[in-house]
Amino acid sequence: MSDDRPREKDELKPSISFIEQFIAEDIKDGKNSGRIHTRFPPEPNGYLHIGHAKAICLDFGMAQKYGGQCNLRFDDTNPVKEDVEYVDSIKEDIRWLGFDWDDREYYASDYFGKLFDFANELIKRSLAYVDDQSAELIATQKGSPNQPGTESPYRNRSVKENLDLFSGMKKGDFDEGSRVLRAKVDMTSPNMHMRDPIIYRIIKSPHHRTGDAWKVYPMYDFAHGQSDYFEGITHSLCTLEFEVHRPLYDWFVDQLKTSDYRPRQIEFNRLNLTYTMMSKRKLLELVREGLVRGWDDPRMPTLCGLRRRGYTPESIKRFVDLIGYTKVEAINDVSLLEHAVREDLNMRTARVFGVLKPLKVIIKNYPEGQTENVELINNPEDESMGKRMVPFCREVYIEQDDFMEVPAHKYFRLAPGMEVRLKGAYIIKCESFKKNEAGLIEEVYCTYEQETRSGGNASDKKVKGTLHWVSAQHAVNAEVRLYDRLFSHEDPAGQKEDDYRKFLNPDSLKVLTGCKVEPSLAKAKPLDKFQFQRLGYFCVDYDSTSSKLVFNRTVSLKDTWAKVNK
RNA sequence: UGUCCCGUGGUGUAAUUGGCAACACGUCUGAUUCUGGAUCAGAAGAGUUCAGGUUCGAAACCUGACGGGACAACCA
Repeated sequence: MSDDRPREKDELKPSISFIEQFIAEDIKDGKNSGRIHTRFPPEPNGYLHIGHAKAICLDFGMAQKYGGQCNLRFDDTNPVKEDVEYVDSIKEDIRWLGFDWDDREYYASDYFGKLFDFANELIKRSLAYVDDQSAELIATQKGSPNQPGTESPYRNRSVKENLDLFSGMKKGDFDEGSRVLRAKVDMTSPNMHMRDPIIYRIIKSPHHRTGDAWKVYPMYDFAHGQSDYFEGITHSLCTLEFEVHRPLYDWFVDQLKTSDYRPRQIEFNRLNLTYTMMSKRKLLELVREGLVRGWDDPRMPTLCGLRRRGYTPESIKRFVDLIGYTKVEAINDVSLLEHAVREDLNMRTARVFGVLKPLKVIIKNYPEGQTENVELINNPEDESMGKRMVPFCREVYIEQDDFMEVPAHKYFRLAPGMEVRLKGAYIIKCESFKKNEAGLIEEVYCTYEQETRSGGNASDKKVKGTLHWVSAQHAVNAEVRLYDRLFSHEDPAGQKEDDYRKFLNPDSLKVLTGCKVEPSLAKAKPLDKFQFQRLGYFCVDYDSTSSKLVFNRTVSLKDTWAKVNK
């Protein structure tokens, strides 16, 4: 049979990830009655970053797409690292991204009782034992990836003794580190995780939810798969480093399962971004050491940091969509992320006038004391965003960069004798200028032609340049923060480098005070986003101690103007 | 000197599961004079890590190299 389907290469068929293929196959095979149930399982020991967004989009996205559900489950099995502050921020950030877990908010700590019972069950089946040895000794006996391990002398304790000791551990009869509960698997396994893994340890710090109720806490491997099982999870999606844990995950589930149902762990690649460090531990250090202003510092890759910088949930989801899920350890270019925000912000933001480094222009032949309003379009790509009136008068501010005493080659902005259009208003001509003692341009004197007003009789007169401007009399003062990347080094996320401080970018934050913005911005609210004409995207900050307006620049500006001068 | 995972333009992903290697980002040209990080038009850039094998046909399957990564926390 010949293939007579039309060959339409350009027909974009959205490809699906290998994970989705697995899920689709499982449904087709009728596994778990065709049910799809995922979970997003953060440990509440830090704020969510964009790497988590990748997992969130997958976990919630797959459930959505296949008519299933996604649980939120806090993996809170280590009380010394965890805190309610993190629980709250995590919930807020997931909601901000636009996902909802309804009432399915769970905690691994919800299952401490069940897990404890299961551990006792394993003891009774001679599949777990209490080991009295030190951590060092246990580690030594584990051997190395090349060398098989040796069995603990406590491996064959009686069931009764194990039961008693474990019960004593639970009650707090023993010191931290004095004993652990281990699963009896295989000390000679080539997989280190199968060499009698520790499943319970004694911790006497209070837990953020269960308080002092417990003195023993399950390890990740003993909690995760079981929690999945308890919740009826069908697909447990996690990152690549858990690949070697899967046999153990399956081993515990095998001990637990009583029917055909079983959760399946599938691993995908973690998100790495160029110029970005994503390690939660190191981000915590940055916060603790005061190297950033907090978890929501706009230079941070945290979701709250990106939000404060002006990123939208849509742009983040779009980015995640673009990079895909594979098993390749990829390093994604931040420029793709930046592309995603620009694409989104370009559609949704109003263009406004703001001047970062003001230079006063006095239009000598414009009547003193006169004010008029000129009409400007908010977004040329979206008429529905309407128009606004901007006041114009005799004195305006333009960008310092938009005036040159001696114009460079191909410089089409303002210079002595040159004409430019003030966007939406008039064409002006530079007649002269004034310098201060330091030799810096202080004021520029121009004349305007009344008929060249936008929409007027001579408004089609051609000039080489068009400038943004702000009425000196009406301008609102603002502070602008130019954020660059926190890290200047391209090391894959700086993740391997312990001394990440040496990669910190000293220019990651520049504060510009004395900026002038158009009056309509006076009532802008925190997190409002704008496109400053010719300057890029900005987001209103919420952290100003004074009442002044603060704008964060969302995306670092490409140096487009440098081109003109070279 | 182990086990497992992975190698496709600069980067990230595709390739109807064996049939002319495609898309996006980035880069570079040009256009666009109310200028825009927008938009439009175009270009360069991989023969799929390498070597064998199977096949009419391999990025895909097999074998072996080479390269990268994960695993020896009482972290998750």
